[in-house]
Amino acid sequence: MRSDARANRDRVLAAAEEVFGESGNAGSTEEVARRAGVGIGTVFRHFPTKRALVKATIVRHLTLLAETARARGEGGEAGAAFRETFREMVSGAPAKLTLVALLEEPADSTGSADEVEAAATMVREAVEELLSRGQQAGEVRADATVDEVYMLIRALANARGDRTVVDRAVDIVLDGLSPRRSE
Amino acid sequence: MRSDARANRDRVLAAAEEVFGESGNAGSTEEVARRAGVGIGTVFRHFPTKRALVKATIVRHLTLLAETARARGEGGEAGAAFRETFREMVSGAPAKLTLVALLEEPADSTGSADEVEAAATMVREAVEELLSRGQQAGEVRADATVDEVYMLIRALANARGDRTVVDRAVDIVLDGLSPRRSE
Amino acid sequence: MRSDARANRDRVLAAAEEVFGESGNAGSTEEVARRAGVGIGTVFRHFPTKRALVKATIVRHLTLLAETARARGEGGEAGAAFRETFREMVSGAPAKLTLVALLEEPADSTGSADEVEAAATMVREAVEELLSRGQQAGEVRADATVDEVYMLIRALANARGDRTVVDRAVDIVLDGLSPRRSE
Amino acid sequence: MRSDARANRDRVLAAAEEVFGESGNAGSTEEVARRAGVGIGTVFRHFPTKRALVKATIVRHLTLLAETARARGEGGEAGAAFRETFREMVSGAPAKLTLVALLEEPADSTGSADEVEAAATMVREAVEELLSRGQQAGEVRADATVDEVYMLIRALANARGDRTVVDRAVDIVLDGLSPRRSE
DNA sequence: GATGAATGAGAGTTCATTCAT
DNA sequence: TATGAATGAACTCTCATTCAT
Repeated sequence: MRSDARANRDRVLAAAEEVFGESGNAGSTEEVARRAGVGIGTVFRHFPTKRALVKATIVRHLTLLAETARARGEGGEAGAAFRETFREMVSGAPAKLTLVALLEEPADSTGSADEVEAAATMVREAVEELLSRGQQAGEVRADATVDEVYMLIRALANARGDRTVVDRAVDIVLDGLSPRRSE
Repeated sequence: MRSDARANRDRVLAAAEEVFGESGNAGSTEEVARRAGVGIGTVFRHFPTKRALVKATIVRHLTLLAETARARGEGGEAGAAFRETFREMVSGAPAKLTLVALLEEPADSTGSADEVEAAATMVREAVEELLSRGQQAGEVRADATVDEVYMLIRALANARGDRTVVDRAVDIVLDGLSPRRSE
Repeated sequence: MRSDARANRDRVLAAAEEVFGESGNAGSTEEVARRAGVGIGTVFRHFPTKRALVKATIVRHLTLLAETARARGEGGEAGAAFRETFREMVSGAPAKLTLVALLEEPADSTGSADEVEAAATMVREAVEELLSRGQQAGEVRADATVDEVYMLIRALANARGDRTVVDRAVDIVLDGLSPRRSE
Repeated sequence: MRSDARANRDRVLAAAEEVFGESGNAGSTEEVARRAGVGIGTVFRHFPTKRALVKATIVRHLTLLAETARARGEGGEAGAAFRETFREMVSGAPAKLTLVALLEEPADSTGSADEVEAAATMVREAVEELLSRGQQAGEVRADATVDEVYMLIRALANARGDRTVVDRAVDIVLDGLSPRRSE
C-alpha cells in the first residue's frame, strides 16, 4: 500500500507541474486532482496545503534541472557545455524554469522556503560549476558572476514569445558572455 | 465634481499599478480600492470590470513608457540614447514594464485588446527607432532586430533580484548588443 | 421653478411605468432616471425610496384605470359597458394592471400601503359599479361578486401569452359571467 | 456518501421551491442555502448557477404536476376529472403552478431551456388529454382549446387572494367552459 | 433644485481546506 | 488510505441611497 501512495504522489506532482505550468498560481487544486486521476482529498493528504504542493512541484523541477546541468557539466568542452546548458535551461522541455516564477510572486516570508531554497542552490551551484569551467577554459568572460548568469537564465526562461526570437535573444546574451576583446 | 472624479480615477489607477505590480492578476480589486482610499463601488464606476481596470493600468504604463523612450530618443548620441533607454526600461521606476506580464497570462481573446495593443505598439516603435538609430551610428550590432531587443527588455524588467545584479546583467546584454568584432 | 419640478416628477413616473412594466421590480432606479432624462438624484428627490417610486407608479396607474372604467360606466348599455371594460382592463394599453403584481411580491407589511390601497379601492368600486349595473340589466349573472370579478381581471391582466389566446380566454370567462340558464 | 449528497440535493430543491415560490427570482441563493440548512457552497456544487437551480426547481414542479394530472385523468368520469384537475392545478398544494411565472420573467434565450420546456410540454399534454376527454364526453364546450385552458389555469394559479374567492372565480371559469346552451 | 460621483451592503460564484464515509 | 461532498471566506460586480458641488 506504500507503493500506491508513492505512485499517487508522483502522479499528483506531474499533474501539478502541468497545471501550474499552464496557469500559474491561478491553477486550481481540483484541476490538479482531476488530471492526476485522484480525489481532491488525496492531493491534500500528500500535500497539506496548496502552497506545499506548489513548493514540492518546484523542488522536483529544480532537482531535475540541477541533475541535468550537472550531467552536462561532466562532458569535455567547457565552453560548449556552458552554452548548451544555458540554452537548455531557457527553453528545454523538462527543464523549464518557468515554475520558479511562482515563488517570486508572493513575498515568501513563511520562512519555510528552505527546501526550495536548497534545491535552487543546487541549480545555482551547477550553473556556477559550468560557469567557472568555461571561464577557466577562456571561453566565458572572466568578470561574469553566477548571480548575473543565473538571473539571465531565469529571466529568459520566463519570457514568452516565439521560439526563434528567444533563440536569437539567447545568442545575443551568449555573445555578451563571451570573452571581451581585451581579454 | 468632474475634477473630483478625475482625481479619483487617477488614484485608482495608481493604486492598481501598485497592487497588480506586486501580485499580478491575483491582486484583488478590493485591495486596489483600499489603497486608493475609495469605496469598491467607485472603482467599478470608473472601470466596469476588473479586466478593464487591468487594461487601463497597462495602457497608462505603456503610454508613459513610450513617451519616456521617445523623449530620450531626441537626444544627440544615438548609442548612448539606446543604452540609457534600455537601462531605464528595465529598472526605471515609472517605466517598469513588469505589468505587461499581466497581458501574457490570459489568452487575450476578447478582441478588445486593441487599446492595449496600440499602446504596446507605440512602445515597440519607440524601441525600434532607438535601435535603428544606434545601428546607423554603428554603435549597435547590425543583425539585432526589435524582436529580440524588446524581448530582452521585457525579460529583464520582469526579473526580480538585487538592483546591482540586474545592472550587471544589463551590462552583459548590452555588450552582446554592441557591434561584433568583425563588423 | 415649481412647474419644472412637477414636469420632472411626471417624466420620472412615466419612465418608471415603462421600466417596471418591462422588468418588474428588477428594473433599476438608474434606468428610470436615464429614460426620464434626469439625474439619479432627481429621482430620489421626488421619491425618497425605490419602494415609494414603485408605489407612486402604481397609484398613477390605478387612478388612470379607475377613471377610464368610470367614464366607460357612464355609457348606455350596461352589459356591453361591463364586458368592454373587462376586456380593456385585461389587455388595454394605458390601463394594464400588470404593475399591480409588483405590490403582491413583497409582503406589504410597511403599513404605508394606504395610498395604493385607496387607489385600488377606487378601481374596485368602478368595477363594482359596472358589475351591479350589468346585473341589474340582467346581462351579468346575479351571483357574481366584485371579489371574483376583480380577481379574474387581475389574473388575466398578469397572464403573458399570445394576444389572441388571451382574447379567447376572456371570452370564456365572460361566458362564465353571463346569466345562468335558469336565471 | 452518495446518499447524503442526494438527500442534500433534495433539501436544497425543497428550500428553493419555498424561497422562489415566495419571492420569485428575487429570492437569494443564500436564503435557499440557509433554509436547506447547508452551506452556500453546497448549493453551488449541486447547481452550478442560480439559473440552473431555478430551472431544476421548476422542472421538479412541473413533473410532479404532470404526474398528478395524468393520474387524475385515469379516473372514470371525464368531466369531473377535468374540473377537479383544473381546481387542483390552481390551488393544490404540491401542484401549484406559481413557479412557472419565473420562467416568464427572463427572456429565456439561453437555448438551454429544453429541459424546462419538455416538462412544461408534459403538463400541457396532460391538460390536453383531460380536456379532449371532457369534450368527447360532452361535458366541456367543444370550441375550447388547450391554449386558453392552460392559460386560464396559469393565470389563476398565480393569482393571490382569499382561497374562497379563488374558488368562486374558478367556478365562474368552469361555467364558462361548460357546454354552451346551443350545443 | 438638479446633478452624478461615491458609498457599501448584498448577490452570485470560486476554491482551498476539512471531514464523514 | 482514498474519496468527494460540504464548508465558508473571499472575490467580482450591482444597485439603492447619500452628499458634495
